Amino acid sequence: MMVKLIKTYINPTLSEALEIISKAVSSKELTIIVGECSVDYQGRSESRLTLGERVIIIKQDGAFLVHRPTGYSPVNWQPATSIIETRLDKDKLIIMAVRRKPRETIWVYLTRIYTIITGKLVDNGEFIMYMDEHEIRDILYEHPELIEEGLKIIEKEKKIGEGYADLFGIDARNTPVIIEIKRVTATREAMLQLYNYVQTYQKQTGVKPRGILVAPTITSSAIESAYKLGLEWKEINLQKIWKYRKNKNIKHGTLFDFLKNKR
Amino acid sequence: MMVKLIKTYINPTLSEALEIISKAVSSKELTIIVGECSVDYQGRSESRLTLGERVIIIKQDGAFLVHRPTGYSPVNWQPATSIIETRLDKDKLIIMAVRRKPRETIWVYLTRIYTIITGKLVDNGEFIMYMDEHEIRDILYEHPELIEEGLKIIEKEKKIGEGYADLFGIDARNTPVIIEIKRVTATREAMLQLYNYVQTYQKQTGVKPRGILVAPTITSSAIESAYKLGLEWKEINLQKIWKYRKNKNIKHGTLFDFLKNKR
DNA sequence: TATTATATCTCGGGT
DNA sequence: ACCCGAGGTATAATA
Repeated sequence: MMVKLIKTYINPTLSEALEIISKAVSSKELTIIVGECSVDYQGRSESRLTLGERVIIIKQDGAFLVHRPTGYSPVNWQPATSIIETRLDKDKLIIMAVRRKPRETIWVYLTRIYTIITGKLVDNGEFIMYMDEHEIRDILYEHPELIEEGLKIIEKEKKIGEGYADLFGIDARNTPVIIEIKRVTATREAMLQLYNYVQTYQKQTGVKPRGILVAPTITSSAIESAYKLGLEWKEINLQKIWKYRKNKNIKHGTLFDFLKNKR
Repeated sequence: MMVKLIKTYINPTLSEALEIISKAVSSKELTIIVGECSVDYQGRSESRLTLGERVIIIKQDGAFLVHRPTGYSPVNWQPATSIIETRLDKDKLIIMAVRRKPRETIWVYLTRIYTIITGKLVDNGEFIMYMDEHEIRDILYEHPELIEEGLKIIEKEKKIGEGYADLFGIDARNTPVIIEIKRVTATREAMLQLYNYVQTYQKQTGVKPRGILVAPTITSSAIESAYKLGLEWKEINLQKIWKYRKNKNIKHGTLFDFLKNKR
């Protein structure tokens, strides 16, 4: 049986680290470095980060992350890199990571290294996300009565101009209806997005459609915008929507509780 | 002299790991775990991730990240957590991380652990970002002639309705001008944002202002929108803007080169 | 490749 | 606490 090879190096010298890291990177291993460094970035913007202790992760596809000891976001990063070069310069181990498009570069100047982990991770796990906007849209497609009695949906993802309206249908009086769905609180921005569809549709067909923004909650200024732009909105209960989902065989107890507690 | 205490544990048993992790978390140390796990998430949405090898990072403020071996984004995360609980259940080490607002929970089920790193990282480094939208706005505030000859800027971040216009001024003919700035390619969305300000301003004052979208590049459908909405746009050269910056003492050689190569 | 819209967006700033 | 907008947003889908 193959033994998993995850290697750990404690307090390596910078020249030892140079060899470890360059070897790991060239064989596309995941590399984690805990140490003290400063970081420069230049590309779409430019940044400087002075000395401090951080975690650097170089992933198997070249994704590059520099994490400070707090917070969700990396302080510097590259989503993917084509070139990763390492070299020693005096008392610093320099890692340069270059992204092709857009052309961007990170330089990490390591002054001290506490730990390095290298190894090939195998992850064939399946990731499934539930209750995203797509799923809500599909449920409302099947159950338009949740938006308005008498509403008939004709099309999902209807192309209007350059964009796509979430749902398109006709109401009880045969007026076309364009529907924009948000799974989180809808802001003025969502109302403007809907307005764009309504306006483009009218321009293209000569018929003025209704525009309905559907969301669990809507900000007051979005409602104000709706009045100004001649749009409508409908607050929906996610818990109710959730009950109409197709894959009822899947257990979602806690999400249900979560939604219940919100309402 | 205080010796830096970064601890590394190799191939711990799950019960050893339980103790290591719970101790590290309770003393607010940074914790990195490399191992095999599955992950559930429930909160604003819900997800399942089946077994695979991953890197788990618990930061000193409770930020919680589960990273797969590739890609920029964590597959599961919490920006900050108030409760982190660990326990053994049969042959699994379970880490539960709860966020208060919104109420969200992650469960990590570890089946094998290769390495754990724990320790308090000290990072007082200063992070400076150059050439963000704020800096561009400030330069254009000082040099409105870069947008249009005869333009006078009256106000930065002028509140119009519930939002804020980047710049507000009057042109050579004393017509009010609302300016929206983008540091990247401006889309239809930016044009709609500007339209909202223009419309709100007109509603509030009775005076129809000009609206100018300022960006390095503008998509064709944004230009189309401009025609429809009666707005204007001005493409600006970031390299040129860059020359007007105040802190010229700072070296920015490569960004300059970057911008030069783009134009 | 460019464009569009979503995201468990995160984060900071303002009211 | 809500709201608003930027972000080196990243990412997926689509023309």
